[in-house]
Amino acid sequence: MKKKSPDIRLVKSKQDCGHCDIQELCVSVGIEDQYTEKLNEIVKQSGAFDAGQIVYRRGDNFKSLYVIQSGIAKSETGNIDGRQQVTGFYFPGDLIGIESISTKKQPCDLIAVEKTRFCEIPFAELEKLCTELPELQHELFLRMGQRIHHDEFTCLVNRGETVERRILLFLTEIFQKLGNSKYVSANCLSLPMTKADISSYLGLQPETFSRSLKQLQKKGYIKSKLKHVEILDLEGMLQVVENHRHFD
Amino acid sequence: MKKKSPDIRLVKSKQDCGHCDIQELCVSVGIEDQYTEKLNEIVKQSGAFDAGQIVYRRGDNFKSLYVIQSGIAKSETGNIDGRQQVTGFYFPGDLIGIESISTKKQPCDLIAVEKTRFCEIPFAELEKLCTELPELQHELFLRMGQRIHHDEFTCLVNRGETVERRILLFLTEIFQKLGNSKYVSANCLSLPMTKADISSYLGLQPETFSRSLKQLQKKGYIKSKLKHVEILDLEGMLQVVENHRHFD
DNA sequence: CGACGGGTTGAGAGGCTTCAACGTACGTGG
DNA sequence: CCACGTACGTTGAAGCCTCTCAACCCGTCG
Repeated sequence: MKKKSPDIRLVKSKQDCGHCDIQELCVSVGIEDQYTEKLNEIVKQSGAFDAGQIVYRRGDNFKSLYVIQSGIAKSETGNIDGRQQVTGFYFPGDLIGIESISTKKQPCDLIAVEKTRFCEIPFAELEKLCTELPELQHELFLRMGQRIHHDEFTCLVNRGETVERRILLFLTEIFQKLGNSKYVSANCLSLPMTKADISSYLGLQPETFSRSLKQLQKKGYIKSKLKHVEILDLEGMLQVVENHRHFD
Repeated sequence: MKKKSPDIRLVKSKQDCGHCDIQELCVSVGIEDQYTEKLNEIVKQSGAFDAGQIVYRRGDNFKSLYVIQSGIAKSETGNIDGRQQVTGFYFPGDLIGIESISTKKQPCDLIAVEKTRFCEIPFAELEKLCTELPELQHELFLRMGQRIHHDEFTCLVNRGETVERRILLFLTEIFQKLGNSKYVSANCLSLPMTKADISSYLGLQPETFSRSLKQLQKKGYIKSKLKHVEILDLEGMLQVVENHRHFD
């Protein structure tokens, strides 16, 4: 929102993968220490993006993958016909950009939801490195496979579902994924994104989302208050969701 | 339907990638002739599966990717809670199984919709080969990226859409994809799958699908007759769909 | 011919959207 | 520090679209 950030701003300093705090989430998993140095050579660390700042825009050339180091980002489609849709949220450790490998163009805007730092990994160099480091190649195949699996089963199977189920799926998924990160404390999930963003991502109207949250609260699953959602009955929530998780 | 086919049935004979008729669609794209031999060594060709036959089942161990040589297949989730959902259709050249790389288990049943032949590519060997053949690695990254892109923009963005738009998107996509294959002739799309399968894939009730097809016919876009759909106004169809294609 | 699976048609119910109005939190400037 | 504006969020009422259930049609096959 505040100012346009050309790609070049992303390159701030060499990133030391051996000491990154999200190391266990990054693509360097499983790579022996002696090799992380090679990754260091191609990885660059971005400066911080403030909330609302655009990291890249729809139509920009695809050159690099990004991994979130800290913060949260969202991707959304352009608003050509007036409508905008959030297509994804990304958390620390998430790999961004694999959806653009084939198109060579960014299909979405990427926007920081709060203050966010990224790791930039030039894809051409990563590919080259992959042929040298089979573990890295494997990790990348795994990540992409994960994403495909997630997309197909979250999106495809959820299509015919009621709003309440979709919300429960979203909440339990995020809750478990963010585990004991700073976004979760004592069963309370604190997310920086607006409810409008979340409803857009879930394919709902904000009004519907609001009403359904209230229903879920009435049923005792959660307690929703501003940007904090307290998970009261995880077991129960998982049970409702379970019918659609018969494929893990 | 007719009989269970254990994985081993897939292995019938060595496949000669250099002479396969869907060569330009396969993973061997871009690989120089002298290297296709290496691919030949690991690729196996399946016998033919008849319509309704199950290629693999949900829960089976993931070991190989499959490429359709001829015919059409569908994947569907198990019917644990009584409901079954078609999660994908696969056509000649399509790569099947990349959604299972991370889970190690097949998330769906794979079923032949008509007489279908597959190429089996053991994944572990393919990975190894990828480190030797950068072009092959690149092709695989590309394929997976394509799938992610397709999934996210077909499923995510289509969520809030009307039934008619979803159907139009499906039809135009298939129509263009199958180009001048044997499934398309003179603007007429002839698909072997049932309308129940298609509606399931689109997340609709068969009744709704039927009614909407009729509407689309009344509006002059198509002419639907049994398993044949004649595309009368591709331009018009694309125009309706276009609003959701502002990301290509 | 009769049975069966696939497909269509009709009527009614329910859920989500839409539109409009009202509340609430937060930041900015006075 | 308070007042106001704006963005975000909630609430209400009405309408529409899709689902559900039930009946019917049609082509295929024993």
